Amino acid sequence: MTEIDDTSAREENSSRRRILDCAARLFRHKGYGATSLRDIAAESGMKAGSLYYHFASKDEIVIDILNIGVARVHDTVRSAIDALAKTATYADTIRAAIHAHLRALHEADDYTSANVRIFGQVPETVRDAHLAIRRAYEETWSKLLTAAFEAGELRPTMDPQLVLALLLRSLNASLEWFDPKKGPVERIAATFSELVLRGAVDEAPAVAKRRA
Amino acid sequence: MTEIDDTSAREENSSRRRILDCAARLFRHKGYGATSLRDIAAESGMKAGSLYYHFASKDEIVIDILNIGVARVHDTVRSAIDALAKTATYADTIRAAIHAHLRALHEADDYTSANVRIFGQVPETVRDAHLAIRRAYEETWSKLLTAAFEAGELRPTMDPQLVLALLLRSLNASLEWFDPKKGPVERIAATFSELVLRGAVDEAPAVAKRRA
DNA sequence: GTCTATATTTGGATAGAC
DNA sequence: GTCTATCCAAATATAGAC
Repeated sequence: MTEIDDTSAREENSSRRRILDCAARLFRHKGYGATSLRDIAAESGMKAGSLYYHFASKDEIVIDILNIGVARVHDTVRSAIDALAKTATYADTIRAAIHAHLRALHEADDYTSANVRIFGQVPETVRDAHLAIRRAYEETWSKLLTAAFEAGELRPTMDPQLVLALLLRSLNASLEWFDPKKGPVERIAATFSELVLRGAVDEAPAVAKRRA
Repeated sequence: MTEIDDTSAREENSSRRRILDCAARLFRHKGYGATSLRDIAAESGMKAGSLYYHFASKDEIVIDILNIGVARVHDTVRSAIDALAKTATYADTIRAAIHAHLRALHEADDYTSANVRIFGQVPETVRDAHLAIRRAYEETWSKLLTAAFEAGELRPTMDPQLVLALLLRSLNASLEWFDPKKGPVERIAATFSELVLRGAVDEAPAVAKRRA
């Protein structure tokens, strides 16, 4: 019933796909609560009642969109990691993953940005139905950061799970303040990476500088 | 009409205050969409219609709560900064501000956590009415980070505004994954500070280490 | 100040014609 | 597959009694 991602659903079922596309765009820009089935139907060129031929409920539409969004980010990040040479350092890998995640979010994909936007707005039942897919993606990051930690590339004071939570949330939050029209994604990707890998401070912290 | 913060409203008007307290608690735990005026009234020990003697609309209640939440965080952070010795470094100041922000969020204050939780859920009109207060708080951070940058304490490649957006969002996002019952706020405050100030990587980045 | 009762609107969902 | 028509529930908001 509920598709895991778009690749498994091919191109058949084109009106179902059109409905999802329209709904994703509306959810992305108006949020979950402000998007009604009538809105989605109008955007799709049909009437509200007709949606029920393709979907059993609004929840089913939303869950599909949430799942597709995460699957696309997951695929993009996994491909980027796999494309690296075997000699790549953990730092290189983390950098590549950060870049890929940001690309997936910002390169005009309604599904990925709708996911981040509405995840905190949907009813708990919907979130629960979507959680497994989301956890699978976080597992990819968890493995990467844990491996880096065990290899001694992260400070011993760092908890990989904490870094994971902190990093993923702030990457997602970039949707709220970064406008790709005003600069390339590469720019914030580089800043994110530098910040996470080396921090924002220029010098050794032992050198104390007075305020103002 | 709409109060800026709680201090200006004193203790008078105790039922208005009780309504706000109950609403903040409900918004914090159930979110904006799932909290009705009936819920708020029931929690406050009255009927839905009676709320309109104290408030003109649901929006007015929500805006008050959003404003109070930010004002409390702002006060906490400003106090923490002011309490530092004049010899404090920028790094010290940033650390203190991070700690204060996290304390304000996690120490059982329904207003501050409701703010973070529902800000992305409220109608645009409500967000707009609240924006000025929020911007005033961000200005405090902006001044701090810009000063640190101009003093040469941040890497030249760092954009203070970008660090600001990134840092504040991830501090707020900690509400979604950190449970103060399982560990002191100090712990994540230290990790956040270390991450932002020095990064997560243990060694100089020039030393390349192979993966797996 | 708070109540009861109700107006009004909106949105998810269903039934049956075509 | 899509339409029209409609049901039903929930929520904001108002009016007037007490």
